[in-house]
Amino acid sequence: MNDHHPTREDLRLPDILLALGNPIRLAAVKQIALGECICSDFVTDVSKSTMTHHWRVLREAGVIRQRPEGRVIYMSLRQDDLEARFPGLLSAIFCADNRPGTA
Amino acid sequence: MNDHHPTREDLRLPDILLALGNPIRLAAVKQIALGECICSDFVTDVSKSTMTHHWRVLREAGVIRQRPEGRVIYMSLRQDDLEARFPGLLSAIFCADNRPGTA
DNA sequence: ACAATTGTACGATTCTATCCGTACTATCAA
DNA sequence: TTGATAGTACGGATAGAATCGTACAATTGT
Repeated sequence: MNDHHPTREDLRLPDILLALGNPIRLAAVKQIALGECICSDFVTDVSKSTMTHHWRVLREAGVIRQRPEGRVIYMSLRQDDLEARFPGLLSAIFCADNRPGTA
Repeated sequence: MNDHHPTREDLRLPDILLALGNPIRLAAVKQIALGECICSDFVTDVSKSTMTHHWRVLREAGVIRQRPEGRVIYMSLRQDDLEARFPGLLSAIFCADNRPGTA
C-alpha cells in the first residue's frame, strides 16, 4: 500500500473540502466517524477498486488515517489533527441538516 | 445572465463543499464574506470568462447570491441560508488556520 | 448616436476525476 | 503448500472541470 499521510501542518483546507465534496466519500467519512472500520464494512454501489481510489483521496487530503494490520486496513478519522487546524469543521459537517440524496 | 439560485431547502452539502474546495473560489468567498462586492473587485490570475464560470459554480451551489444592478453584479454570501442548513460551517471555514498557499 | 464599461455565452482545449476490470501482493487458515 | 480473503496497482474508458479567446449584450456617459 502506498501509505503517505500528510502531517498536521500540511493539511490544506481546499483539499479537505474537495475530498469531502463527493457523496460517496462524505458518506464513508460519516461512517468512519462512528468508529474505526475496514474497507469491507462499507456497502456501496461502486467497485472495490473505485473505493481504493476514494480511500486514497481521503488519506492524501488528511481526512482519514489508514493502518494496515494483517490482511485488513483499519481506517479512522484524523479528528485531532482536523480539529487542531480547522476547529468546528467536522462537527459542522456531521451535524448538517441533510436532505435525502445528500449522502 | 442565467440567474438560477437554489432555494434554502435545496442546498446540498456535497455541492457546497465541492464549490468551496477550489482555491480560487474559496478565496473569492472569503472576500465576499467581508462585504458585498462586484466581479471587478477580485484580483486573480485567471481570465474574466473563467471567473464567470467560478461565480456560476458558487451561485448554483447556493454559496453566493448575485444581484445585477445597472452594469455590475453585486455578489453576497448567503450566510443566513447556509447557517440555517449547515450551522457553524461557514465560521469553521473562515476561522480555519490556513497556511501559505491555502488560499 | 457612439464609445466605453461590465460582464455573459459559447466553443475548443486541456486537465482531472470517476469508474471498471484484470492482474497482482500479502496474509491467514487448513 | 494450497486456497481463500482483503485489498492495491495499473491501464483504459468516459465524464466533468478549468481555462482561454472571441463574440456578444446591456448599461452608462458624452
